[in-house]
Amino acid sequence: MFLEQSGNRIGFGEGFKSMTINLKQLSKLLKLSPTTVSRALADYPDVSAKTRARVKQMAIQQGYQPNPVARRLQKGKTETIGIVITPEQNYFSDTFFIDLLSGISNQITRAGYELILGVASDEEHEMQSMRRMVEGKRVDGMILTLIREQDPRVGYLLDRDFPFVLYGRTRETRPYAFVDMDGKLAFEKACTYLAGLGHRRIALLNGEPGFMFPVGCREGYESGLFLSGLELDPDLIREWKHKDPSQSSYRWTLELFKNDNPPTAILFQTEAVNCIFKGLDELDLQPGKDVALIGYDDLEIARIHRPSLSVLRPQAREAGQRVVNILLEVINGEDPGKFQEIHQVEMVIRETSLPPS
Amino acid sequence: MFLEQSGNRIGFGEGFKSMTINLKQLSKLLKLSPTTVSRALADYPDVSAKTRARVKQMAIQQGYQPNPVARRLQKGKTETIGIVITPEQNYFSDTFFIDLLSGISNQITRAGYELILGVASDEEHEMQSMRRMVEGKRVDGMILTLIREQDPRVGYLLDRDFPFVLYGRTRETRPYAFVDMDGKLAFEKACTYLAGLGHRRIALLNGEPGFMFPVGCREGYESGLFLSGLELDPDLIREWKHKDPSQSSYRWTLELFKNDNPPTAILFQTEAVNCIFKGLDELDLQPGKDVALIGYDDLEIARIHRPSLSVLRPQAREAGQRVVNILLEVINGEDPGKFQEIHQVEMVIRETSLPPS
DNA sequence: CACTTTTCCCAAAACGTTTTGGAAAAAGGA
DNA sequence: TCCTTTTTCCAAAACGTTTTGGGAAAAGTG
Repeated sequence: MFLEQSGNRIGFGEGFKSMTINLKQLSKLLKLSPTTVSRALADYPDVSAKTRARVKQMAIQQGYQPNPVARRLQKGKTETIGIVITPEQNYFSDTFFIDLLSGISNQITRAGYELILGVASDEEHEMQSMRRMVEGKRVDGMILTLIREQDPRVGYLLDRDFPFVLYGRTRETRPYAFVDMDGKLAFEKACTYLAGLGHRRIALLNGEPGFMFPVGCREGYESGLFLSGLELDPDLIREWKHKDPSQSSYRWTLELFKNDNPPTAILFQTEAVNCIFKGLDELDLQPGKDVALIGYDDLEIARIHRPSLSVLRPQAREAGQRVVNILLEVINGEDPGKFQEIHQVEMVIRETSLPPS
Repeated sequence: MFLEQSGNRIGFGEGFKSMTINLKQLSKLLKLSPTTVSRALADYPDVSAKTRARVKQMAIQQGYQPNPVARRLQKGKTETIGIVITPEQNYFSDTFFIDLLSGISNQITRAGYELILGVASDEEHEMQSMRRMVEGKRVDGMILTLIREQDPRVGYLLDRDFPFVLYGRTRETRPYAFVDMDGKLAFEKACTYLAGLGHRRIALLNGEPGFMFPVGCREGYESGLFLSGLELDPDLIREWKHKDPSQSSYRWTLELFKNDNPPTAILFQTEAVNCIFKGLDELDLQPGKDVALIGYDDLEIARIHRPSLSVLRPQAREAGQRVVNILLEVINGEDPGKFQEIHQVEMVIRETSLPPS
């Protein structure tokens, strides 16, 4: 009778699979009811300190872990949150997204939740993957990234009152929860910094139109120019396509300098740095020396390149953690409108932000 | 009585949350038992064609989807498979891993399963994250990537007879399931190809020691040299650190050409291409012209660079799909030893694999 | 001591499926 | 017609938890 429940955690080599013990077996072992054992483990006050200790000790000794599936059914929660990524958008181009994901994952684990991942090839499959999670009752909440100006995902989730948090923002009047980086202030700071160094012709190689983030970048850029008493020259602003960097940032760089009055500094997203370097190289311009550069995102290439790249550094990991904490509150019934966070972006001055020569 | 079950899918704006109907309600609507409805939907032969059709139609009309949590509890399966990634290893450096993940995710979805993701900062947390999934009964199987020569994860899973599939291989005598790329043959082909062009000094910038993949690369390189009647020169072989590309590939490149008898061609992992380009640039050597280059992995940079980079192209997406299909079979009780696949790697000749000048 | 309150425990129900083990009805066979 | 077989359905059990709603024993109160 004892033997059948031994669940020996010391002896290796056999009986490993049978190591899983459930609540009923554990309670039998303790000569208590499953109710009491469950409540003891959950620290309910209506179980005496003595038996609570006894239960916990035995649970550890037997390696008992409540079956999450059973708990989820009873609690009516999936204890799971979902995220859908799209490879088309150069999502994983570098450490930024994995940092975000790392923050998200760790916080989710800490809460005892699970993160399920969908990979969608395009916008349509992205929506489809999300609907499967939401309508299939597979998640309690969604995390959205890479937000577009008009983002159907947000309307969809708001319509059915389903918990979600954006990393980013969109154009939507109804209140919703988000964690966003202050791209506007970041670009404004970078712009005024360069102007302070004496730069008068500052170019902006902005992100892909349609997404929300470049909107803020542009606002910050314009306000930075204004604060520095510089004129806005539309010729110095370009937009590049995520999907096709060779056709965009590289050529745009070349074009920028065909200008009669070329820029002495460029603001851009670090992701495009290789293409910009390549363009500059072809023009026999030295990055940092002939043209000041500040990128958004502190990717590895920014640190290892010589000269090293000055950057705007969003704290992706911290943002990811906040996203999860907020989502858990929203799932818990809190008003999403209360959670609208804008995180500041640090500026890291390295070797490519010198005064104009 | 009809009204309370209306679950209107046409009218928007209200009642969206209550759209979820369960088996009992559906069966009541149909004036059938839950048993029959369940079996009708599962195409059991003991329900008449007529009622089966009626049930299915009503299920669609009402938007019924069985609650996955309840099904999992009853079936004793989590319908979930796990994967743990580590940001430390430049995992997401480019499209390769997302391709693999895409293949994995799509196939998992097709099977009605879920993919849960762990992000671990180091080897210890990687193991911890996996144990949580396995011992916490959160998954039915594991997918392992970035396999080390001695990989404790494999022993752990074999010890408890837990289903898993490797993307890659390890040194382990017990049989296990894997899908691996034939890095050996790939490097052999690349090597003989270069030798066929007339190259006599071919260098290998190999991946980080400790991992299994570089072992095959080196074997293929050596066998390629042998088949081409070339001598192995240890001075032409370098190993680089994943975590610290600036300290490795870049410097190694410089060092390689300090040699009295420098190489005219380099084999390497495409991930390191930026550092190699940088080294060559510093040495005033033109990639493709002065030095032939063939990289492993067809990353975006390989395609967009001018001159474009010749590469060895593993079909990551297809491999990911195979990994899942195999894992599902193993979960289903099939013998893992039956599933040991080695996939061939395509060679894509572009502009950096010319004869020596 | 008799009564109330507190402490500690538990049986039963519930979560939403699928599976088991029939049973009633219909069809077929003599 | 009577018996057997097939067809079609269903009630009850099971999966492993947590929660509900007590209830018995112990402790406190007058």
